[in-house]
Amino acid sequence: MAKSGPKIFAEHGHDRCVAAALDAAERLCKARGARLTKLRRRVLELVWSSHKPVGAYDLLRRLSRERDGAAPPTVYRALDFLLDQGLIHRIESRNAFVGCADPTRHHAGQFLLCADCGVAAELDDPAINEAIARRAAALGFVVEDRTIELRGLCPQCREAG
Amino acid sequence: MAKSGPKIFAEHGHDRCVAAALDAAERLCKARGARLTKLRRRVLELVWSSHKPVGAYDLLRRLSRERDGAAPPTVYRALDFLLDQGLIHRIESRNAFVGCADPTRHHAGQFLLCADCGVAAELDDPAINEAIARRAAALGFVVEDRTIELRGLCPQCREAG
DNA sequence: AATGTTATGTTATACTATAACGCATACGGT
DNA sequence: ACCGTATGCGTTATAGTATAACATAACATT
Repeated sequence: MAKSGPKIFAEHGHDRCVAAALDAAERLCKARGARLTKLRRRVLELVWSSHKPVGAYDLLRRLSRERDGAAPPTVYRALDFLLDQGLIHRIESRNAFVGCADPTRHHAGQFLLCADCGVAAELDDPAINEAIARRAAALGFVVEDRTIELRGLCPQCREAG
Repeated sequence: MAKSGPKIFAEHGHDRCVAAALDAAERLCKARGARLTKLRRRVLELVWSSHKPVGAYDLLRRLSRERDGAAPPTVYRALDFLLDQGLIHRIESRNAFVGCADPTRHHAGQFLLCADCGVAAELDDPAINEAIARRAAALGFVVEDRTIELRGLCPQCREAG
């Protein structure tokens, strides 16, 4: 999905995204012996409610409607777990979180963030990775983690706007 | 400086970095009719006190020692100005700010962030930019701004550690 | 000097994230 | 099934980051 380019920008039956993501999460956690509890599963589902990055306190507000006693640590702990498992990504420039398009392999990804509609599309472009790896290697810098966020206008919004 | 690769990792007379940065800022602002006030100049100087990104509240603490009545808006407004003028960059993954290595031309830059010593080295690698531009264009996404932050170990820390 | 504009002071508040401690629950070994 | 231990979660408090809104001051132009 990530490799063939984001289908996110186009209309799509989003229910299937959510179902697939939850399903993949179940399988991966089981295989890894990681505990995808009700709470964590629910937070993942809420993160996947759209392709727009969701803030922790947004999640908290939504969680609070269905369970009482939900507090910041409730959601941050779930998010930490999901990040550890590579099931979600953090969007630094928005202090927000978005579902990972391909959780089977841990990866940093690259994000196209539409300033208009807010959608985040995940890429993992080999050419970009390659260019970065090359440059870092030339400088003797060992890259352990990367944040690549490209803000602009998605095709739909560009045409509309 | 940015293009030839970061000399930041190596020992260097940092006073000259600061002096050069302030000097460039004076000239650029003058040429643009932008007002580099005492306060803004001082904040820029504080940001340049090292090559490590500095948080807004760090700056505030330092400012408070020399002027009273310094409050969050004091520093955030100065930072906004400096960002607008391309004199500093924001490091999203650290909620912090670092001096721009080449303020003559507005640019997003790419940052190598050492997890050990904290130094931020600025790059502007054409190959990386090219790869990104290519991919975005292929997807019909118009990139307006970018955040590229690579965390890892700088050559010095790698050898030391 | 009068006026409009831009910068700063000031107070309050919103938003984001983590520390610390105790209880509950799930899991592994017997 | 029982027990001990790991882990997850509830709860309260607090730290850290950022902005809103309005008042005053400094500056530039006339």
